[in-house]
This record gives sequence, structure tokens and C-alpha cells, in this order.
Amino acid sequence: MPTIKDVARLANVSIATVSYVLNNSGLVSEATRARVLAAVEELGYRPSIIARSLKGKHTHMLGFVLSPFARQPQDPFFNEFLSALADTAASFDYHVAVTTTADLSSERKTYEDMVRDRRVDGFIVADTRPDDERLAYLVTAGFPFVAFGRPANELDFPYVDVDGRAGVKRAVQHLIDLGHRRIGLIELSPALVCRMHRRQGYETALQENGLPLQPELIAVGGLTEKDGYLAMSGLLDLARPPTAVIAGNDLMAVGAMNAIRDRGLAVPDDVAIIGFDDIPLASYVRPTLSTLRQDFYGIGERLVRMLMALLRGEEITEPQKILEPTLIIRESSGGALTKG
Amino acid sequence: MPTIKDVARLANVSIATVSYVLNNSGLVSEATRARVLAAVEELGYRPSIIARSLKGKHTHMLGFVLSPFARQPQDPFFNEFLSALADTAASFDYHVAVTTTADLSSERKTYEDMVRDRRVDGFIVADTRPDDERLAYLVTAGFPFVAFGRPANELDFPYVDVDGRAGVKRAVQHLIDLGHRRIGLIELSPALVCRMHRRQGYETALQENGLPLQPELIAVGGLTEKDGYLAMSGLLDLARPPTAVIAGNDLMAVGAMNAIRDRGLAVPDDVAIIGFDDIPLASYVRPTLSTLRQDFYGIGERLVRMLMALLRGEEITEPQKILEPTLIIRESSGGALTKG
DNA sequence: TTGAAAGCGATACCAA
DNA sequence: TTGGTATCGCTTTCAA
Repeated sequence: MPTIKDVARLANVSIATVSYVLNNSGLVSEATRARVLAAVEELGYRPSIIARSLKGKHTHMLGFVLSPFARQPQDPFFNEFLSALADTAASFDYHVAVTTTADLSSERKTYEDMVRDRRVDGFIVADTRPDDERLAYLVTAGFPFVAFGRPANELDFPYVDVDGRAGVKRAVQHLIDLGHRRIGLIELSPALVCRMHRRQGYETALQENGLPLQPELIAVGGLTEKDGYLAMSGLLDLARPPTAVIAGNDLMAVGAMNAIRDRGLAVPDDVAIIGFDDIPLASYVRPTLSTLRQDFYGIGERLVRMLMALLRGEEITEPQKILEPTLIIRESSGGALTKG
Repeated sequence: MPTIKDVARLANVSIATVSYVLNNSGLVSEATRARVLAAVEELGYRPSIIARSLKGKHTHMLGFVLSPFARQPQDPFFNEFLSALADTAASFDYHVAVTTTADLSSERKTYEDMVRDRRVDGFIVADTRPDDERLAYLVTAGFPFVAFGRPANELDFPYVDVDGRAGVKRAVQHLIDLGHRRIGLIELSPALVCRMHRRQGYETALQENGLPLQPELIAVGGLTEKDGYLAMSGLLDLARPPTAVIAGNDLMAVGAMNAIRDRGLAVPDDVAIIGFDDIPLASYVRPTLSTLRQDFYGIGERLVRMLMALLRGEEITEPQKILEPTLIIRESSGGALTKG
């Protein structure tokens, strides 16, 4: 493994000069520059990032901590998001360090450790939570990070979020246009900030259409297929069950479809369903799932770009970016209502 | 951020002594040791991993490269596997650096770069391939790694693999016991070593039961739901389609089920299906999918333990471990055959 | 335009 | 049992 010294020796210059050439610190004659570059080439030299980091610069690492709950193993969200992070980081010559935390209580410590060990230059935090300890810590520590999701409070940091309010509002409107009047909502876990916005979208849509808000049609959900199954079962137990339901995510939407089927009812004829996310599963299930698409890859990519700008001290173009989800109509939402 | 100097100053010892205490290099009196530890505590000191790495030790990082094909975004395999890697690594005070490669051609370079930049102490390589460049490079470079999957050739390295041969054999036997005689196989991508073993299991089972091997019942598959859909469509086009099919993975199995349904046929009554993997999706779909379960989390955990032993120069207990997949019977494989 | 040399924060050899 | 110091590979003044 050649070092800067080997290059200097071969090019007959000092290591300082080699460094100048490699870092474009100008001030080097074309002749020497060429000589150095040739030596670098010949030796297949690569500067040691470790040594570079020691000089107080950067680690060329971005941190991503897997939450112990929320979006865990069953959610393909990760693959796409993480691929985006790694891909984009790579384009900046950065890597992504992935860590897990055993439980929520040790989560903050995980971040602290990464910071204290100077393992990463910045973090990408996913799925903001009301009263989010991670965010609170990073903000007070003044450590660079960007988040997927808005804060629930006044914390100020760069983020990308999806407009859950507008998305759900549109989905509900779509169902209303189809003739539905009793529309249920299976909520996401209260541990997620985005639950609130989706709820708002639901309420707004009903209101704008002069429909009453019926609390019994709002079911406490969670995150998993099972959560959706249970929530839907509860809804079906109602004296007058909803004829359509919006689920907080696709996994719960699929759970809801299964609950409906297990009662001998049909989707979308008896109950129409719309999910949120558009994970691959949405197009595998039958009937295929109508849903609000979030572009996880694009979001991850954007986040890394923002973080890189932050690290470089550049201006972030849109530090607080809200993206519109796309309503994807497949089979589960059905056509115009004919009965019920 | 306090350094070793600060600790030394506060404890009134040399930095060498601090280092001795921190690395348990013995030879330090109880009194000084206590004094140093107290100083460390008071300052909240943490040794810089960067500086440590520069001294030629370890980076405390394990590398994992996302392949550009194979098991990509639609496969939840990752979440479980990666969680296992990160979890287990953390228990050794290690982290996992995740990288992607744009295309297959640059994959080898990605590994080379990580090695040359000394970014990681070792790699976990997933899904071995026939003629695997990654393996070839790492072996010749003498760089520490472990793999999920056997080599296709004589390369020698520590790995964990699942006995696809035994698994598929058992699944086929199960179908035969149910009365099936025309059993199809939707193969995995030829780019995967494990395809061969699964094929062997299929052939062996037929042979042991005196059933003829009918080449037209073996469909070229791939990896995705779509691959399974297409392969199954081909099988259904046969003059005499199979009454049962084993798919190379769950994703293709679901694709096969969809193809069957789209023809107006039913699973398992017209065609029984068995998958491989037991991803969460397997229990979400209806009918629920019978499959051969691979314990991705357990495999990931085991791999990291092996790699850590390798890095520490310890003996690896079982350097070449083959695990049995578990046959999970759900609805898609049906009960005893009554017709066809 | 180039180079000598001082760090960056740790480890470990050699003395004391 | 402790400490001085060279060293890892690089960046960056400061001089020449």
C-alpha cells in the first residue's frame, strides 16, 4: 500500500507538493503536477482517508440508525431508502454507517457514542417523532443532520417530508367522488409525527364535503399488517361499518384487506381500501392496492445532498422541503359505488 | 472533545500510561489505574477511533456491499439480515458500513476501494455467485471476509449457507405425499450458486420416488414477482401444466400465484405452490404461502461472530456451516389431492 | 513554486 | 511501574 512518501520519492518532490497536487491547492507548476500525477498513477496510490480524517477534517461517513420500532423488518421501506443513501453518499465519496439500537432507551446513547467517537460527519434521521430525543440531542449538540419528516415542535433543522395531509385529503376526496359516505381511517402509530398530518387530511376532506366526523370510524392502528388486521376487524364490528377505509400505510392496508376477506366480504365491493407508501407489495397483492406513493429513493437522495451541502457549509437550496405524494389508483379502491 | 493528553494531564501521568490503562496492557499499579480511570470519567473522554486506526489497528467497521442485482429493493431479506449484522456488530463495538455499486462491472472496484482506503476490517458478502469476482478478489487479496452462501468452486473461506438441496427435496416430497405427480420448478436466477442446490433437491426427490424428470416442467425464473409471474404463465401454457410448483423464492411464488389467479384458476386447488425464504409477505398473501424458511437474522448474527473470530485470530468453531431450512406448511400447498 | 516541519490522537518500543 | 518519543499518513503553515 503506497503512501504519500512513496509518491513523493518517485516524483522527486516533497510530500507537501504531492498533497498540493492532490488537493488542488494551486501553486504548482504544470511540470511537477504532471510528474506527481504520473507517480500517483504508476503506484496506484490512494490517500488514506484515516490519515486525512485525523487531520481534523471529515470521516467521510454518514450515520444512519435503525430504530428499534417503526418501520421494522417487515417494511421494505429500508431497501429503497438505504440504497438511495448509500448510492448518493458514494457519489460524494462518502459511505453510510448503519447502526441499530436494542431499545428506545439506548437510542440517544447510540447517537452520542457515534458523535463522541467521531465516527460520522453527520446523520440522516428517519421518521420523526413527537418529542423526539434524537432530534433534541443533535440540535443541542450542534451536530449536522437532516431528517425524513418534520419536527412536531419548533426545532429547526433541514428536512424532507411528504405532505400526508394533502395526500390523505386527496384519497378521501377520491372515495367521496366514488360515492362513499362512511369512510374509515386506520391511523399510524402515535409515535410518528406524520400520523397527525394524515389525520388532518382526513378531517379536512370530510369537512369540505360537509360530511360529519364520526370518531368511531377512526381506528387506532400501528405499523404492521397485524395492526391493520385488528383495526379493520374492529371497524367491521361496528353496527354500520365503513364502506371505504384509508390505512396509514400499505402494510396495514393489506392487513385490513385480509380482515375483510376473512369475514367473507370482498375488496373493493364491500369495503374499498387505500394505503400509503406504495411498497412493492402493493402491486403484488390481489386485488392490487390503491395507495399514496412516497418516493423513498428520491427522498433519500435529496436528504444526502442536503446533508452534504450542510457539511460543506454551503447554502441548502430548500432546507425544508415538502413533497406531494402521488395517488395511485389500482383495484382495491374500486370504481363508482353501486350499493351500500 | 478531550484527548489523551487532557486525561494524562489531569491524572498527572504520561499519555503512555493512559494508553496502557485503556488497553489493559497490564503493568500499571492499581493506584494510577484508578487515577486515570477517574480522569477519563471526569472528562468524558473517548479515544479517537480515527487516531487508533491510523496506528494500523482496526477501523471497527465491517463492510457490506449492496449488490446491484440479486435481492434488490423488493426483497425484505435485507432488513432482517442487515439488522442482524448491525446488532451483532454493535455487541462487539463494531459498526457496519453499507455501500452500493452502480453496476456489476464496478462491483469489484468497490471492494478494492474499501480495502485500499482501509475503511473496514472485514466484509460480509451475501449471495455467492458462480464465478464470483468479489470472492476471488478478497481471497487473493487475503482480506478477511465471511459469506452467506457456498463457493461454486474450490475457493476456501468461512461461510454460512442454507441446505437448499435438502429443503427443496423435502418440499417436493411433501407434494408427492399429497398425491402430486407433475411438479414444476421455477428456478432462481442462474447468477446465484444456491440455484444449483435447489435444483438438485428437486431432481433427487423425483428420482427417489421413481418419477420422471420432465424438462418442460422446469422454468427459467429470476428473482422478482414478475419473474415468477412470467415463469408460471409459461408453465400454464403447457399442454399438461403441473399440479404443483416449487418457486426459487417467495417473491416468485407470489408472482406464480397471481399468474394462476389471473387465469381464473385457484391456489392450491388447481395448482399448489411452495416458496422459499419465508419473508413476511408469505403470511400476508391469501392464500398464505407455504415455504421453506431461512433464518436470515440468525445467519447474519452467525456470520458476524465468525468474522469477529477471524479478525481476532481466533479459531472459528464451524467455518463452513450448513443450516437446514424449515418447511412451513400454510395454505398454498393445499391438502391431499382430490382431482387432477 | 517548492519544501521543512509541526501537528492530528493514539500505540508501543525502549529506557529509566 | 512509568515515561519519553518515534511513528502512522496526511494537511498546512511558514520559509526559502
